[in-house]
Amino acid sequence: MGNTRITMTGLAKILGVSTSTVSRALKDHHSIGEETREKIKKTALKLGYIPNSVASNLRRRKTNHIGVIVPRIDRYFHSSSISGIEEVANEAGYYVSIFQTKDSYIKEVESVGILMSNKADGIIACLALETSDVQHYKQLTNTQIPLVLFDRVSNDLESNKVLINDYDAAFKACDHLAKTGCKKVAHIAGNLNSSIFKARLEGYKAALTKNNLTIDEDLIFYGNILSEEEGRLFANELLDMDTRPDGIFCANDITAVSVIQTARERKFSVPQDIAVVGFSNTPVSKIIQPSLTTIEDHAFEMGQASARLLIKQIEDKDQNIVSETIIIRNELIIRESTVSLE
Amino acid sequence: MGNTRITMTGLAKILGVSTSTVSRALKDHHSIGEETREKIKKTALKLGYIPNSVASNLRRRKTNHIGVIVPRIDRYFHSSSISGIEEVANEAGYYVSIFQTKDSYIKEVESVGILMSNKADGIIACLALETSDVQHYKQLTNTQIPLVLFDRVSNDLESNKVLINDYDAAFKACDHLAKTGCKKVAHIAGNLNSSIFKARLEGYKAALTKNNLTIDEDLIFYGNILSEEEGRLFANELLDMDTRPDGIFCANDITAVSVIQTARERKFSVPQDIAVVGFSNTPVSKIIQPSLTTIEDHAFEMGQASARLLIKQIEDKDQNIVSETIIIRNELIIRESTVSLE
DNA sequence: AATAAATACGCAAACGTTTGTTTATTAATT
DNA sequence: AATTAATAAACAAACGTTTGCGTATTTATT
Repeated sequence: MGNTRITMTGLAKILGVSTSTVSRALKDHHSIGEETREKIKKTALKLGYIPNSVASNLRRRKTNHIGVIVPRIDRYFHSSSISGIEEVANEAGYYVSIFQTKDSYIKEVESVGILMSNKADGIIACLALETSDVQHYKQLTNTQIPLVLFDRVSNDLESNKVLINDYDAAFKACDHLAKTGCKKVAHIAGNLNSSIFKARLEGYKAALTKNNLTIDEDLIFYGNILSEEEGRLFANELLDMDTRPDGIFCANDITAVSVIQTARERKFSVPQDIAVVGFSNTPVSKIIQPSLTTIEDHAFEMGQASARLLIKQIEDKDQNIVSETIIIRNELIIRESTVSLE
Repeated sequence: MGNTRITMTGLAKILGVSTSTVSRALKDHHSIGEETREKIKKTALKLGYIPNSVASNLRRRKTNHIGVIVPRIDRYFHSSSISGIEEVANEAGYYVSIFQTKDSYIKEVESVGILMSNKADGIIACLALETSDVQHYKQLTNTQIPLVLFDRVSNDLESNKVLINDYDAAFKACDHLAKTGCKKVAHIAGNLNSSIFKARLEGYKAALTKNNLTIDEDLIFYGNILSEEEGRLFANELLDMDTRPDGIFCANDITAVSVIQTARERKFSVPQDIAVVGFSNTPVSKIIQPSLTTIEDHAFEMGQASARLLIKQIEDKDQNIVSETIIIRNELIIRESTVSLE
């Protein structure tokens, strides 16, 4: 029936008041008398008035909209962090839109463009693997749109950042391998274009050095998207080596799980023949047998912290703070893939 | 520097043309001459003009925005379907915003409200467990906002629907258990307020009946959110029974995995002592030992189909179709948790 | 050479709010 | 009783586009 919705102006006409009065009444502005205010609210309700945020956003120059850009939302790390972002954002009266880049630079650039056009109040992003030029994010600075980079950040960008100390985490992981007796520790590295994988590689090297183990380039496998297939591929290469490594630190859980599975299929035992450490503490790491020693990186909390930081920047009146970097804690979770149970 | 962005009107002033000419030139309207069009485009680029979609949306009465409402985005089924939605939507020029209800009715109502205010062009939703009254979705019909319900739908709502045949899937699962020799088949059911869990329960019952097995109410465990904890709880109850069941159909993978783990810890063997079937084919189902027999429900494809259906309805000029229901295929994936390997 | 058609652009209203400034009315102050 | 202050509401501009319609100029038609 009521094909076209009622607007403030419509309400005003019906009630014989001005549009501004309706507007103010609905948001309890003090300058509207008790009686008119109630009358306006009542008929607004009765006629099913729905505020038009698009119009309001245009006028207020604020959308209460936060854009989130992540590589792939069906990876546990990202869906968890989005969950954290969403929770904090909603609490503060913002809604969240999602863009996945699938690690493509061009999709990332497009996403930023859409968010700028749509006047997002702020953006939270985790860089695509392909991304090395960050010019598209620099535009945001001119446009006054606050930006928080999380997890995969860029050094070329003076933006807010939320991350863990990947170097430390990797160091802990590899130190643990050495401590449990590994003499020949391999590493499946991620795309080194990305800050986190570079740091994890450095942490790996530092831990080896500290434990007087030699860094052997042949033991470092340079991956890209760190998929199951990549893990399987590297695992086979590794298991075929003349002098097999007795430990491996994988830059994510997915490849770590692949390694365990491949080893198992080929009748090697984990951790006796080879100890395995992953990264991120995804659900599978608890389930796989042997359960996977890994780094808990608190994705959900990273999301929460990112959202809180962004919203603070959005709402900060006096823009004294140019940028802020928050480091989230991380822990090594020791499970069966590195220490044998008796 | 350029503290405030350049607008179409600004461009028009600079170039000595009218705003309408700028607007038309930028979208290659035929009525603008080659020369002026190029000139306008060039300076727009030079001055870093960014279109204001908010203004455009207001004027066009279209936002190119699709709202998605799901229980929890960090559950694999949902993140996968969102991924499918996002892919199709982006392809068609829409962006996607996400709301998670955490299965709360009130959060669902709020989300719909926000999306209505924000003039989303359409909504894709998977009902919260708590939801039984769907009045908030009925509003959408009046408002002309197309709606697609996926997976968890409602019979009280004549809306577009994308789902699998949960009854059939459950039937297949339980029929398989019977065929492999189970005589006493239990079921962990989900919240029966939800269409899918009701259908899965019915499918379970039908399969038992067909195989001349008695339906024993004591063997049906009524869960709610089907978390790991719930699974563990039911698993213990079940394993403590005097005459233990020899098979169980779980309404999701999470509880199925819990059952397998609990059984394993208590030194029961799967599938010899008890066979287990899950639902959704989440990543863990392949990883756990024994690997889990489960139903592949094609979450990603459900998302894609939902988005395609929604966009069709949004863009359909002649609104002949009131609503459409799409059934997505499903398969039983047989793994080690129901058939022992020799 | 007069008329019709095509081309290229401007005018101005509209989308639905928000908000600074006025105005009218009533109450409080000297 | 005159002035000031407080209260309540209206006016009107603005946010940045889009779009129907009108107009001036050029080209094609009889």
